[in-house]
Amino acid sequence: MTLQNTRESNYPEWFQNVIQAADMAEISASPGCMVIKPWGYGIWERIQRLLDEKIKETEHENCYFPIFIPLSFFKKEAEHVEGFAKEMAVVTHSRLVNQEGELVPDGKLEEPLIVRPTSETIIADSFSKWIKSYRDLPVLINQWANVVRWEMRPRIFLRTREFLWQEGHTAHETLDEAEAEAKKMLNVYIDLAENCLAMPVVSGQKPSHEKFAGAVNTYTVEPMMQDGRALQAGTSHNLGDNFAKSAHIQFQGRDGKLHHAFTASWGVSTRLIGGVIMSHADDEGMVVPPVIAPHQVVIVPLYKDESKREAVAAYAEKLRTELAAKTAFGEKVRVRLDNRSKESVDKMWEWTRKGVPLIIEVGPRDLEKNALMIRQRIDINTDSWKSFVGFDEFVASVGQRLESIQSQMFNQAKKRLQDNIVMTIKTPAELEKYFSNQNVWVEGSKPKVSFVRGKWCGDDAATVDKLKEMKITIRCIPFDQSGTEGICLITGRPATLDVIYARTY
RNA sequence: CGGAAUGUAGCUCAGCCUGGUAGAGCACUACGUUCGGGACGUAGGGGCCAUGGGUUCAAAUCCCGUCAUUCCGACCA
Repeated sequence: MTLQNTRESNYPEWFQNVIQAADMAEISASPGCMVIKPWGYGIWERIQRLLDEKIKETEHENCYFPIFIPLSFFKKEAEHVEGFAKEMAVVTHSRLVNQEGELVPDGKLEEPLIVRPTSETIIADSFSKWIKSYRDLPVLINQWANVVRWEMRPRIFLRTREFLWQEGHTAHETLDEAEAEAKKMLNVYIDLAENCLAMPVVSGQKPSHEKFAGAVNTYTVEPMMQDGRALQAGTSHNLGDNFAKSAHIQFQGRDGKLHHAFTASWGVSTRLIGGVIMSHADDEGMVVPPVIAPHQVVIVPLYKDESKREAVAAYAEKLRTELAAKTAFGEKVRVRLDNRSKESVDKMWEWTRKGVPLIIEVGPRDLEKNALMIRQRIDINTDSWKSFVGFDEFVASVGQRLESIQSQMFNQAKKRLQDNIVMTIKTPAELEKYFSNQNVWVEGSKPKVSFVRGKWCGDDAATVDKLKEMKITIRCIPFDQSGTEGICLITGRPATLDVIYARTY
């Protein structure tokens, strides 16, 4: 039984159905916010752990800064405040008092506090105290935190008022070093997306009108969802000396003179989980890449024959123990033996909907043959979904099987991305005609509308209105430029830049 | 925050037009039969019908306000 909505029948509702069917998260009683349930949070913990290792490998250290930022801090960087002003949660009072049965705010704060939408300003303030000399540089820190942006149209994992993320903040002696930092961390995000989430991305630089508020350059990773839309999955910014100037981050340089530092920042959020869902899930539910699966293997014992219950239980336990001693991707295999008192068939479908890569069923018959039955989630619509395998053979091959699933998932997504970057559009009229269609998923995983790689003149002012009208965006200016001549797909002027045009989440 | 629609059991919804204090299917519990598979039977638990007010002898039903959700805009990791 497939989900109530399929990708083809109603893509946005299908997305919600997957989250519900996999029991990953739900809408909270607190408006616009989500409750991340154990299976969804387990996936986030995996992403967190893997990324945290990469952040530390690149010599960054974790810190923690306050959730409240004085309002005045935002005034310091003009572009920054303009970018975030419309979506800020503002704390204005310090207590409630009972007035005729009504609780009303009281104790008005001298200066309102902002619940952080991002921490550039408060961290820059600390940097200004920490940095006195070129010998103090670079400062390379990261924090894992929650942030609040007062979104008006929330969607679980994609756009909620509060979300979890990681934000790296660094300070450097030169602009080149800040630029190198931004690019280095973008590569970390590409590595995370492709090698852990099996989610191939297009990467590049944002056009000026899509830059982070206050940045000199913004870099981005953009995976393609199954309906052909782009998802901004991670960004990395070279902030130049903009924040250093407004927060007075100054140091005495090698030349003995005072200089402003150059800063960079970079972040990914729980939105990545939304990206994983829309990259890999199918009409039966979630499909989790093994690298980030909280359980990579789930064992479901079949206890229908009471006389053999103990023997089956022992057999299942033996399997669990042996699998848990094996490794995949250089880590211990994460295996769960599901002994809950539920129908086996219900358990099997529950784990299927949650997207566990391998579900193993063991029953009395397997005992006799020293075998077991495996269900490989990614093969659910093929004949090879179910197969009988010898016990020892499976235990020996479990790591290789998981690694194979991971690469199959990546390859499938990679092929979809490559097959759906349209390169043949050469004129504004063709672009307009192409995007006159809606983004819909169609049978065979080929979206009707996806990414267009084509020319852009680079004139932001001359293009933003037209893009808005067509409900499309320039996702990025890819790093691998062809350098060929053509005409801008928006203005029709001569152009050499290659950009990615797409609809977005 | 502008436009539209919708709020009834955990989920999907019927009942509302033509007021008379709640229904179905799935899910859940128990027992039984099945079962290498999303099965079936019987019995049962669960809702002050989003919320506040109004009209009325009587409101899930009619009227007004508020809140929330979904979709379309604006905004965005």
